[in-house]
Amino acid sequence: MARSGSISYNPGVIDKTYPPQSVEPRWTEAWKKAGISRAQAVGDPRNRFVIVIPPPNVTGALHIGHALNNTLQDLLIRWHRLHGRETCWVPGTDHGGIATQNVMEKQLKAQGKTRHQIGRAEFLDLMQTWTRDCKKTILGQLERLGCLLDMGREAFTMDEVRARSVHHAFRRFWDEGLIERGERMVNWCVRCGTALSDIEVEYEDRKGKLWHIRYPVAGEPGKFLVVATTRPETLLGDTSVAVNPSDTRYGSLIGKKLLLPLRKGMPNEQIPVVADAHVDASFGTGAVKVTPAHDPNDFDIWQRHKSEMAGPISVIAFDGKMSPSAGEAYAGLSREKARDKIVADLQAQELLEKIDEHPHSVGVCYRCQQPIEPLVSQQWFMRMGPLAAKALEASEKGAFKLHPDNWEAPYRNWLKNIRDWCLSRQIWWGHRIPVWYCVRCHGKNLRASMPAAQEGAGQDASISSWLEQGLSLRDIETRARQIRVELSGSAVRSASVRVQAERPAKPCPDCGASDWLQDPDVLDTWFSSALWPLSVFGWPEKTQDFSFFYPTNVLVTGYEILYLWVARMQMMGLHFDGRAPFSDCVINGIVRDKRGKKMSKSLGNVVDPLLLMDKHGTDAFRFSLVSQAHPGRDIPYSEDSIKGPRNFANKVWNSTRFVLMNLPEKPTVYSLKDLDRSKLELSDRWILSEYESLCRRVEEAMAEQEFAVAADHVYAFLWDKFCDWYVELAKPRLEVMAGKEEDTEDSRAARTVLVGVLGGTLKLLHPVMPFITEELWQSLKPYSGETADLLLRSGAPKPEGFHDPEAEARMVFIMDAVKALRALRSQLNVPPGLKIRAHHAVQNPAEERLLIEHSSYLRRLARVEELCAASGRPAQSATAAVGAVTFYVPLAGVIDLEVERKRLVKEVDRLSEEVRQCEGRLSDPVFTGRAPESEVEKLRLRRREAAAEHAALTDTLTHLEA
RNA sequence: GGGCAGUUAGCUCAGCGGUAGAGCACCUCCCUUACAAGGAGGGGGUCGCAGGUUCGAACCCUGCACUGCCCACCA
Repeated sequence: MARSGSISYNPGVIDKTYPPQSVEPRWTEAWKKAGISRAQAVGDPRNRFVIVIPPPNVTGALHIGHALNNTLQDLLIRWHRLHGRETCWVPGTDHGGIATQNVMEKQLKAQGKTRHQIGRAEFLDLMQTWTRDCKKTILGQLERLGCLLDMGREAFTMDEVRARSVHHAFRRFWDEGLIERGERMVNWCVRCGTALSDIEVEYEDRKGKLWHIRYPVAGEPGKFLVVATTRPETLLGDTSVAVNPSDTRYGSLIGKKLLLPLRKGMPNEQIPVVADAHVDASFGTGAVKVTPAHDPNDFDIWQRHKSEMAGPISVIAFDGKMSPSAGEAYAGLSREKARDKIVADLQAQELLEKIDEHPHSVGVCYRCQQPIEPLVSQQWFMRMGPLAAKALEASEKGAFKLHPDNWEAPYRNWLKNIRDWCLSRQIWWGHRIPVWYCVRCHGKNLRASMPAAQEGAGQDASISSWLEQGLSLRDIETRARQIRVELSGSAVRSASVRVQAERPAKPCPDCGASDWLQDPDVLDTWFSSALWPLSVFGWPEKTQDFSFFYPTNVLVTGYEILYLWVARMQMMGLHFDGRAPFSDCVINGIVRDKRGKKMSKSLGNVVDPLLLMDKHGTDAFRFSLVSQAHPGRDIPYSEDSIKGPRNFANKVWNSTRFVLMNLPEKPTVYSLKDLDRSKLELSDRWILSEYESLCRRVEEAMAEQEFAVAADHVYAFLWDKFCDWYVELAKPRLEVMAGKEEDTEDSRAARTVLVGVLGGTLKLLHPVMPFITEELWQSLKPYSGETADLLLRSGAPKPEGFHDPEAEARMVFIMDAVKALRALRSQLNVPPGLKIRAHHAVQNPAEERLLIEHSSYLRRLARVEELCAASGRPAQSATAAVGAVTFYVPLAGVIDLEVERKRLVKEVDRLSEEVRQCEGRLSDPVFTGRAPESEVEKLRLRRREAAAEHAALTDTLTHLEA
């Protein structure tokens, strides 16, 4: 094969097997050089096709799920570019918030360090370096996959342009009153040390227990109220026990006080019994301990009964250990140890009535899988209702569609029940919240909390005291572990709090000081992701890119981030721009391992896509993914599934090799456009007809996002029709050309069809297998008459006027005859080299003519030496029947009559069953009366053919036995 | 608790109202001048279970059973 990348080509030296390793890098290079992936923001915007990549987190190398996701996008991009559209696929990566920070923390831990030890500034430096390397790896992998990403438009969720988008959005939401700060119950990940939004909590069913604990009634010794709980460690923070108001068992206790166990001599020693309709009397004992600081439901109960009970008492701290409020006996213990101790202590006091097994779902962090602790804390929140309403409207009026559409209902349902979004994260890696506090006004409320376990001394240090010690703000920020900002109510909107990206230049309007400290929290990584389709084009700047490429067309992603990401992009896009950021979302499934398990590093079942590409070629790998990519369905992936596609690549390679070997050395154009249709024979007309319907079917499948179906159509056409039949029938027409320069009319027709159909099929296959198809299409160029420099610039195949049902029907007849004769040969063990004679007995003159006209086909495909009309049954012959045609094949000396007899008996049995079935249905007047005539006619034909075959074979069988 | 998928050949999955299909695996034969990563032939399925609609059901409807996923304030 030509290694230079030029199109000069010597048909004689093409490799016998497809060598992906030498082909792929050349085209990666050529595509890059030609700028095929570069999009111009000019022209008719209706003729553009735009995708923004779901930016992979910079957490490491890409996995097979990314390979699937990006292959599908590349497939779409290539398909639309082939159709002449201005395609733009924006590449990029996501800083990845907690996930990425965790990766770095793990690396530090391996060196025996923590991020707190090295400080915020140094930590962020490390993150930047890591990110740079990671981006390079990721983009390199995508290029290796063949992805036509517009690299000039690469974006990162935390680069300068995207930061401007984030700040602008935050400010707009703030001005619109959608963003607020407040103290609420949030999901706290103790391990990651941060709050999470509701949808970042995953629920796992875990084995648990239900502890039944006796709460003594105050002043009535010996009397208890028994509550059932799954979390005894929160008992010390109970501020009431709730029962259902209509629960007759407890009516008399409502309003009375209980003695909170293990709380003797401490604040909140006595707690009231309150009545709340939300309590399910049938669960447990019907009495619920209420811990407003550590359970969202209990928090709500407190909200409803503020006058009757004490507020939240936080007994579990942000580090997951019991706080001083839990009392000396428990403070400092981990949640787990505290539980054990509390249960033991209750037991010792005979306050534990019983323990039941109780499986229940536990919320865990989606990044580290550790149980979530519901805690009350000050966080930034965003009101989502107004945005969700717009997204819902867009969905309902069809401005935004999900594929497959069974995701529509859950999507809308989620929007309808949207909750406020907790935006702030107590980590370092992310967009710093663009809010500044005047230190003089708020210093006492800006506290650097030192988790006891890390620092030894568990005292909080206020920023103002550090300032008094002469520490600079920068030092303070570096030194602080977690600065907690405790502001409430109107203070948040006072002049001493500025919402802006840069440090305020002017002094505080309230006090005149100029010491501003930025909010230490960062934004949820999904906040910048939500702006992605806007920010990649420079929004809010009115860039040329934005006006031309926004809104985009399709988003391809997995259902696991439908709410986390897709819905939020819709909401943001609709809110800021009024248009849906993309009109369609194609949902790909999750790639699992062969047993259907999710791939994960800890399970050790991850498959490295690069390894597969190295081993079997990128095209085969892509095909194996696409062929299993039915919308929304998960893919159990095993390396075995790449073998078929690998073989297919080789088949494609060799079919082109065959065609090239049979073309003249001198470049000569064989174009379907110049085809003289009067010179076509049956096989030509048949394959052209099939080719036209292939193109149509692939177009349809692509329009329906049925990529696997499209790939399957090309596969089946190329292999089962083009190679198995058409090429075989073209061989004799080309063999006669050996050594001759000038074409005959017939060889010209054959070569034209071969070059035209193969060339077009390569184009259809290109989006799935870009490398091999480019290589082969280029090698055909001296003959195809194509002038474009690259396949993608050559236009989609549009065969017209080849549809020919008659040719298809005739060809099917010939193929059936060939198959019958082949089966006969094989089953009678006729040596493959042995040519046979076939005598045919035909009732229908048209069929006879067809056979005679195409006897060369039978000769070639069934290795029939001579085909002649039968005059009776030759002795020592085998019989094959195809509809109304019977073949007798004399096989004196070769045939084993016993084998033939058995073969015929089997066939006859099959046919009589067939005839019986047909007749059964045809004799049913209800069927013939009600079924459509076409169906009845089909069945009659079936019966006729089966009966004819049956008669022919039975006849032979009787003679054989006689 | 609510919802959505899936259940078809040994394996992975198409088909979704008119004779049960593909790939891989298996058996037989063949290195026939494109391809042994190939060719020809073959075996293998009461289409999860039970009802119903229909002339006709793998396909539509209703239950049920498993499996997976999503949602939900099940102490």
